[in-house]
Amino acid sequence: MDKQDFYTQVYAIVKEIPYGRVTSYGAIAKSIGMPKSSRMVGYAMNASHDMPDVPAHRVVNRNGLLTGRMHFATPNQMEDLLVKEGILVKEHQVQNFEALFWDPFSLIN
DNA sequence: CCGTTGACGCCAT
DNA sequence: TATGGCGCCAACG
Repeated sequence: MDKQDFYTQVYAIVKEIPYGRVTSYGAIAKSIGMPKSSRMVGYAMNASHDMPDVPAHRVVNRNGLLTGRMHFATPNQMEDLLVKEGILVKEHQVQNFEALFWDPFSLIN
């Protein structure tokens, strides 16, 4: 797999995350077939700021923690966007994470 | 060319 | 249960 494809596929999956749902960096990496490259998913998100149709705020870490919040325009932007979608966020962490979690694998099935 | 740096996650303790 | 260590690997200086 080309590293260019990696970015492309990451964006393709993130675009499919349903409104009001979230997923994790690791889940995305795994669905692409590179389970060890979760860090690269985060890197891809950092480079997706000028891509309006890529909802990077719906990607959190495997514990539902908003680890990427510092990279948005303001530290509260990520949290605000999630709350706006009806997701309850407390202490920078998505509440009811298990129920809101969207598995990218469901895209394949 | 090479050491450092992370929007991460698994594993050992 | 909670930390800490470490593998991961593309950017960056």
